[in-house]
Amino acid sequence: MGSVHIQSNVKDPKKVEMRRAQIVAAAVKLFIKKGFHPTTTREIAKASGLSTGLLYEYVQSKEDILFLVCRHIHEEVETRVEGSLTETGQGSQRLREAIWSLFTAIDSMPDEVLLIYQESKSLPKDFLSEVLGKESEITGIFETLIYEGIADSSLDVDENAVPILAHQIVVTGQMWAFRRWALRDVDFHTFAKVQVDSLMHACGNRVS
Amino acid sequence: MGSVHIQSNVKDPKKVEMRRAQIVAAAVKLFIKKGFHPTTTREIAKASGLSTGLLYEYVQSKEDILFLVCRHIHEEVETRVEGSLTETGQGSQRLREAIWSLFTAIDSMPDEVLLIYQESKSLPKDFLSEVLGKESEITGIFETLIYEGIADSSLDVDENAVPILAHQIVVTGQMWAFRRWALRDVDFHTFAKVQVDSLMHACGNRVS
Amino acid sequence: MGSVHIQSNVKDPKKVEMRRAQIVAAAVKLFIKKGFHPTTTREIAKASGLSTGLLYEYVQSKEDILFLVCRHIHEEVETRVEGSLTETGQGSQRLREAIWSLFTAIDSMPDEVLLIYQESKSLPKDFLSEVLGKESEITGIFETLIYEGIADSSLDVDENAVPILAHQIVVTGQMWAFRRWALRDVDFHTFAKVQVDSLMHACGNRVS
Amino acid sequence: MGSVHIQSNVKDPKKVEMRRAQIVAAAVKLFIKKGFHPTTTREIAKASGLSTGLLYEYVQSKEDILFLVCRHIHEEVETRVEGSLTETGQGSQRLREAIWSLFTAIDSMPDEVLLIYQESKSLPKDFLSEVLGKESEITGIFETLIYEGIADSSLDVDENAVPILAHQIVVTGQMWAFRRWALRDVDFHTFAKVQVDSLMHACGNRVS
DNA sequence: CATGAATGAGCATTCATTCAT
DNA sequence: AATGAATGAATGCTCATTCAT
Repeated sequence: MGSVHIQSNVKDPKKVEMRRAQIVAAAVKLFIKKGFHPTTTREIAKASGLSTGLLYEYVQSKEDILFLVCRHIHEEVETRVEGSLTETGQGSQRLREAIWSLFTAIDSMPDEVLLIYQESKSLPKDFLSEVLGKESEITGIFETLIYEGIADSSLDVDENAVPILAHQIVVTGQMWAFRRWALRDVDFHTFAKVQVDSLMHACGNRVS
Repeated sequence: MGSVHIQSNVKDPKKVEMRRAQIVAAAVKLFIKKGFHPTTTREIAKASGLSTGLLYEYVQSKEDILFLVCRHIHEEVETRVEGSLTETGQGSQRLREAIWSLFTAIDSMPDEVLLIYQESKSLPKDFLSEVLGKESEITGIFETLIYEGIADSSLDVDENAVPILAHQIVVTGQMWAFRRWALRDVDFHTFAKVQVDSLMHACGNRVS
Repeated sequence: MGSVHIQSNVKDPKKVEMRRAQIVAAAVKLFIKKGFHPTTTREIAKASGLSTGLLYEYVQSKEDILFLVCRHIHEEVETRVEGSLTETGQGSQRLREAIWSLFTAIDSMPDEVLLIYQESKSLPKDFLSEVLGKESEITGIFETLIYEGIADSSLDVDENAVPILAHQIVVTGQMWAFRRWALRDVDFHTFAKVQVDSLMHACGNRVS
Repeated sequence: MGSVHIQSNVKDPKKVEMRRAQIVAAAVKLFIKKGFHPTTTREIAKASGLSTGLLYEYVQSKEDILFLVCRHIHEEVETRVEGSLTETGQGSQRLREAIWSLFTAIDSMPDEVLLIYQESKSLPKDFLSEVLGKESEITGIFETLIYEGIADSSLDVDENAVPILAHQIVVTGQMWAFRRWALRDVDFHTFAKVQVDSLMHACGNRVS
C-alpha cells in the first residue's frame, strides 16, 4: 500500500506538491479529452504552465503522470466516501448511505472514473498494482460495511457473496460513468434509487 | 446500424474475409497484450503473416483494424447469446438462460471484453457510434426479454427500471472480465449463480 | 537522335502502339494535374484501362512513361509546325508563318508544354538528352528559316545572333504557356501579333 | 502580398532566421541536384547540420521548405534588380540598366531560377500564390520603367503591349537559365547584348 | 529552479515493381 | 496477354526525454 513513490529532482516538498497539482489538473483534462497516448508531454507541460524541461523535474516519465492522475482520482473518491461514513446506526443504513455517497461522487466526476478504466492499462506494473490496490481499498469499505450489517443482523448475505457484492456495488456506481452514453435519458436520482434499492435487496436488507 | 464499411483494395470478398480474419486474430492478441497505441502496424502485419504493404490492401488505417477487432468481438458475444435464445417457456426462465449464456460467453473471452472497454475510445467517431450501437443491440436483447417476462407476469419490473436493469445485466457480466484481478478467488460458477439470482430478483422474479 | 527505344515485353507492334497511346493519354492528364512524382503507376494503369501488371508489359518503369509523354508532346508540336511550312515565298514570310503555327500549336496545348518544362528533370539522362534533342530540332526549324531569310535578303541578322533568335522564338511561344497565369487578361491574338512583330523585327525584317 | 508566414516552434527570431538560412542553403543545393520530391527531409536535415527532429522545429512540412527556398531566390533576384535602379536619367536608359542587372542576377544563379520553374508546382495553393505574386512584383518593376520611358518620350510602346513586354523581358532573362544546355556555346555577354538591344528595340527605343 | 532547443529512434503509411496464376 | 495480389524499402513526421545555459 502506498509503496510507490514518484521521484522528483526538486527538494522542497511544498513546491513539489503544488507543481504536481498543476500537472495533474492539466493532465486529467487532456487524458479525458484525448486519451493517454495521444496526449504529448509537451501539451501537458504547456497546459500546466511549466516548461518542457521543468515538467521532468517533478516527474520522471509520462507514466508517472498517469499514475499521479489515477491516484488523485482515487483519493478524491475515497475521501468522499469515507467522509460520509457514520459511526452510529444500523449497518444496513450506513451501507445505504455509503453507496449513495459513492454514486454521488462518481456522478460528479464520471470522466475521471472512466479514465482510470481506460488508461490504467498503460501503467507500469508497480503503478498498476498500487492503483488496483486502491480500488480494492475502496471496495473494502463496502465489504466491511456489509460484514457490519451481517453482524447487527440488519443485512443477510451468504459469506461467499460478500466480496462479489462489494464489487457489485462499486461497479454499479462506475456503470453510471461508463454507460452514460446509453443512460442519457435516465436522470441520476432515478438511476441511484433503482440501483441502491436493488443492491440493498441483494444484501438481504428486507426492511428499509 | 452496420453503416460503416471498411474498404479494401482487394476485390475478391472471399480473400478479403480470410485475410481480415488473420488480421483480426493477430490484432486481438496484440491489443490485449500491449494495447492499441503501443502496438505497431508492422507487428500486426507480421503476426498476421502479411507484409506491411499487404496489410494496407485490406484495411485503410490502424483505426480500421481496431474497428474490425471490436466488431468481431461483439459479433462473437451476440451470436452466442442469440444462439441460446429459446422460443418457448416463461419469460423469466428465458431471461435467466440468456443471462447465463452472456456470462458464459464473457467468461470465455474476458480479455476481449476488456479490450473494447479500454480501446474503443481510440476509434474514429463513426466507428465508435457503430460499436456503441452494437453494445446497445446486445443490451436490447435483455430489454426485450424483460418486457416479455412482464407480459407473461413471470417478471415484475417498474417500466422506468427496464433499461437500467438491462444495462445492469450486461455490465454485471462485463464485471467478470474487468474485475478478474479482484475476483481471482471466486470461481465462475459461484459468481454467476450469485449474480444471476440477484439480477433475477431485481427483475421481480419471486419464483425460480 | 531517336536512339532511345522503350522496350516492351509484348511483341505485336500494333498492340504496343495502341496500348502506349492509351497510357500516354492517361499519363498526360495525370501529370498535368498532379505532377510526375505525385502520380502513381496504379493511377496511370487505372486511367489507361490497364491492370497494374499489364502496364509493365508495355513499359519498363515510370520514367519510361514520362519519356513517352514528352516525346508525344514534342511530336505533336513538331508535326504541326512542319505541317505548316511552305516551300515557296520569301524567307521572312515563311518564318512569320512558322512562328504563327508554333504559337497556335502551343496555345492549343499549353499544359503539355508546361509539363515538359516542369518534369523533364525527372527523366534519366539518356531520355533527357533525347528530349532536349527534340527541343533543339524544333528550334532548328526556325534557325533554318532565318538562314533562308538571310539568304534571300528578306531578313537581316548577325550570324552570332541566329541561334539566340531561334531560341528566342521558341521560348517566346512557350512563354504563352508558362505565363498564362499572368497573361490572363491578354488574348491570344494580341499576344501573338505583338510578339511575332517583335520577333520579325529582331530578325531584321523591315518590311512586312 | 507577404501574407504567408511559416510557423516555427522556436520563439527566438534570431535563431529562426539563422537556422532557416542553413536549411534553405542546404535545400537549394539538394533541390537543384535531385528535385523537390526525390529529396528527403532527412537529407535536408543532415545537409543543414540539424537533426531530423530539429528541422521540424523551424518548419512545419517539406512544402514549407520549398516555399522558403522559392522566397529566398526571389528575394535575391529582386534585391539585385532594385539595388541597381537609378533615380535619374532617361527612362530608356534606366530600363536598359535594369534589364542588364536582371540578366546578370540570373546569370549568377541559373539553377535557382530553373528551380522555381520546375518545382513551384509542388507548392500548396497559398504558397504558390505568394510565389507568383513575387514573380509579378519583379515583372512590375519593368512595367513601371517602361511607363516612365513612355512618359519622358524615350520609349514608344503601345499601351496594350506594356505588360507583354515586361513579361518578355523577364522570360528572356530566365531563358538564359533554362536554355543553358542549348546556349552553351554562346557567352553571356553576347547573349545579353543581343537580347537587350532587341528588347529595347521592341520598347520603341530608337536611340541608344 | 527554470528554460526550451536539441536528439534520434520510431511510427503509420505509400508505392514502384514483381510474379503466381 | 492479362490480372491483381504481394513485397518491403523508403518517407514524412512525431515525441519522450535530455541537457546546455
